[in-house]
Amino acid sequence: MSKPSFRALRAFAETSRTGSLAAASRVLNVTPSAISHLLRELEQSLALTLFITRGPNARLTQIGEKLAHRLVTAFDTIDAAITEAHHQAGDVRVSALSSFLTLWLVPRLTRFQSRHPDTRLLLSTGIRPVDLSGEPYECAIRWGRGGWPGLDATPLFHDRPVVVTNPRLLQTNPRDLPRLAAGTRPDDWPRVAAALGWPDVPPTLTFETRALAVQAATAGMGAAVVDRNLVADMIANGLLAEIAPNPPVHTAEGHWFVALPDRLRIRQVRQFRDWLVRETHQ
Amino acid sequence: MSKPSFRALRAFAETSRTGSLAAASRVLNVTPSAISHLLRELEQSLALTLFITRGPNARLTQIGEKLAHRLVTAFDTIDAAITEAHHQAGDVRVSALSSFLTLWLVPRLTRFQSRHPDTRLLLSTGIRPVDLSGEPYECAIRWGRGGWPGLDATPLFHDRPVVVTNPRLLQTNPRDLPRLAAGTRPDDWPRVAAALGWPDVPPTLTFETRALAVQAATAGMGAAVVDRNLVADMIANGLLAEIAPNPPVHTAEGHWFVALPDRLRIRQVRQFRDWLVRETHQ
DNA sequence: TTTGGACATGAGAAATCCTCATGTTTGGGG
DNA sequence: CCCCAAACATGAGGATTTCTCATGTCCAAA
Repeated sequence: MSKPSFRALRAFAETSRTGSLAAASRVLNVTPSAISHLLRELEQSLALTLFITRGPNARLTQIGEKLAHRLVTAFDTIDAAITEAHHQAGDVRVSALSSFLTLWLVPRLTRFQSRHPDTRLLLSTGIRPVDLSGEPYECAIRWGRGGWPGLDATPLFHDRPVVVTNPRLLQTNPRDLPRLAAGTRPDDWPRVAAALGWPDVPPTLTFETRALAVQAATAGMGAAVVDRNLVADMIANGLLAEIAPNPPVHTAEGHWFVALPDRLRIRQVRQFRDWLVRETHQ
Repeated sequence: MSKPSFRALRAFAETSRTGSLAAASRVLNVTPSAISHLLRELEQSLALTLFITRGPNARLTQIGEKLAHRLVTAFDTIDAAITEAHHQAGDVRVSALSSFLTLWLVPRLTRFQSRHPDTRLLLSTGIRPVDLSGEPYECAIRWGRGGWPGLDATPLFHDRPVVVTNPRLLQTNPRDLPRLAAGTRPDDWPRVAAALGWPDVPPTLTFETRALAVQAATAGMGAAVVDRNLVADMIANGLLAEIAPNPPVHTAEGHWFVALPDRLRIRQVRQFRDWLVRETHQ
């Protein structure tokens, strides 16, 4: 009978939209248990019966159905309002892999800003690839093979895996260098090792992301596998050295700029995409 | 850059609607400090400047203005959705003073329910009189003199203050009985004492509400002042006895049924009002 | 009947939110 | 021009709320 919490309302709306607690829990980044608690709390505080069956495959009552529908509308309005505020402010929210962000984009940011001073990039990184519809980003940098349904994708560069290390370590027999791997890319080392005819030993150290593995390599801790495009500048500056310049690894993956088609109607988003394309093609 | 919390959005919307943190804090039942924290958190997580002046009399930026407006709409939609769900369920949410609720309404509830089985009353009590517009109630029982702007008010009964106690205590000199007062009605005892020519001594015990004072009187702890209409049944049953049957107290107050005019279009609300009127007039 | 998937539940941990005490800013009266 | 009062900011710590984990229950399909 007291006022329900917004979290509970949100959980309810999402459960109705997706059709299951499990799905809603994924969207809201919590466990199904949390959703279950929230829904119970909601029924309690509204003193209304929202679900008709209480076991698996819960169905909504007529009242629940209608309420959920209106709530979904309201939450969509909120998301749209926030997105609109960012548009007004000339913001472009970008989701990208941390390796691309730290190794490639951040060093070039000042260059972008001096060219487009009225556009502000808000950069986010996360492990999981984001689903642009429903997430608070105008666009994203993705890694993969393209062909994502419903998304406008522009290729930036094709993957070119190389083995890099601190130049100091070039004397060492490359095969004996500690191997620095990224948890997100368990195939990197096996593929490269196979292509180079090196023994397939397990990595010496595993980092959370490629960016961290490269940083460790720069510090002289061993060798890392990385897309050459991301570290071209560091190699040119002598911060890193290539051990195996062109491992004959066949890869279909690459970095892409992706956005929902309707987001490309925003001038700032197109600006950013075009700038990316220009920068990646030298 | 992370997603803002709903509380923060709500605080922002309310601040914009009311024009000041202080006013918003009153609506949301928190301290101005809480609002301030929430607004800061919101600006942080949106990475947007919402306020233009940061001192007293904060003004919104253009972006903030627009965002706030849309958010207010969304929150209104949510409130409306919940209200609509209750209508569909045939619920009538009633806010009432705890004395009216416990002493008069609750004992008669089964009677209402047997007559209107498809209507469900959801009863709430609170110290502060509720502002029906914006609060989640279809109607309320208020105490006062009527004439509330924008509200449809129907008188239920006129105040008739009497002094009551446990019948066992009738032997005692009434003036010497411990006086049980209600914090919400500090004038009760002084007015009655003056009318009866009793000395005006401070109350022996003060309870949070009239209902509690009456309960204490029933338990034989002393004498309480109460509207006779509320305890007529208890007197008839011998649970309470009147000490001063008709203190010559002039009072303009009484209990009223109040509702926003548009809520009276709901059949269940009219049913409840008409039932109340019938019950109170015998 | 068994098994697996999906939800429920309770206890305790984690995160959020709120308050209190105190500091800062601003507009206006003297 | 200075000082005051009102309104907001801020930080620390505590109070709720929310979430997770471990476990239990229920249903459906094999």
